[in-house]
Amino acid sequence: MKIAPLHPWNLDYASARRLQTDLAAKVRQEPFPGPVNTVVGVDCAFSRDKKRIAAVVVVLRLPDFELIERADCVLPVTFPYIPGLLSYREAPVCLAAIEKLKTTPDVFLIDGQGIAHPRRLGLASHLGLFLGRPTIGCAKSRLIGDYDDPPAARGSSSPLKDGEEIIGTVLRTKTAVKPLFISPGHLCRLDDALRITLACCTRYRLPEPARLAHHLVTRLKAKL
DNA sequence: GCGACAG
DNA sequence: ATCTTGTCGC
Repeated sequence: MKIAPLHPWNLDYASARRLQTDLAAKVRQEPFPGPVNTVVGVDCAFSRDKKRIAAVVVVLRLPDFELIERADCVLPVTFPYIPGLLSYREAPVCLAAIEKLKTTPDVFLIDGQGIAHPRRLGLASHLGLFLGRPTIGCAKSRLIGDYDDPPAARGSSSPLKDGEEIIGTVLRTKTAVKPLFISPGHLCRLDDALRITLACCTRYRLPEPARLAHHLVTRLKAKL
């Protein structure tokens, strides 16, 4: 799919933060245009010497989770890991891999935060602006926000709040297992994000697209 | 100064 | 993210 380059990625930290604040104003939370037939999973891994980063993207069809298409890309690492600036480290490879897809998926499940971010522009939201397609942030841990531990049953949840503002949901995707932190990326609302994420979780903590992408990128990493 | 901190 | 053995539990 075609991706219009919104801006360069090689910025200094101060510029990177300012850009996030500017871009966050463009993020929109809207109800889904139509049905969700295809869901994407993306995951990254690093070479052993930590000099290269790899990304794998998979497109699964619902409701049977059949693999429709996959693509990958490997690039040199150009930005350090800094909490709050993850996009500048991982977005470039993700976009390069996604750009190789022939199909245009209905929604993207991203391993990271959506608007549950200090400046409301986590990796999922940032990627969403480049893709112009709905994205959902599915993080395995918290970046910001306060919450109460949700009940142990699968499907239980509790709001993730930054002061009085609800920025996401802490969702139990598997009974008695550590929850996931869900937040809207772009062109998606929290209720739809929850519904779609849960629909992709079968018997494991992570959504199927994310699990498959993680499995494949780990296999790719071994060959670097 | 101290603690927190997506992947 | 990455390193890394055994171990507890369904």
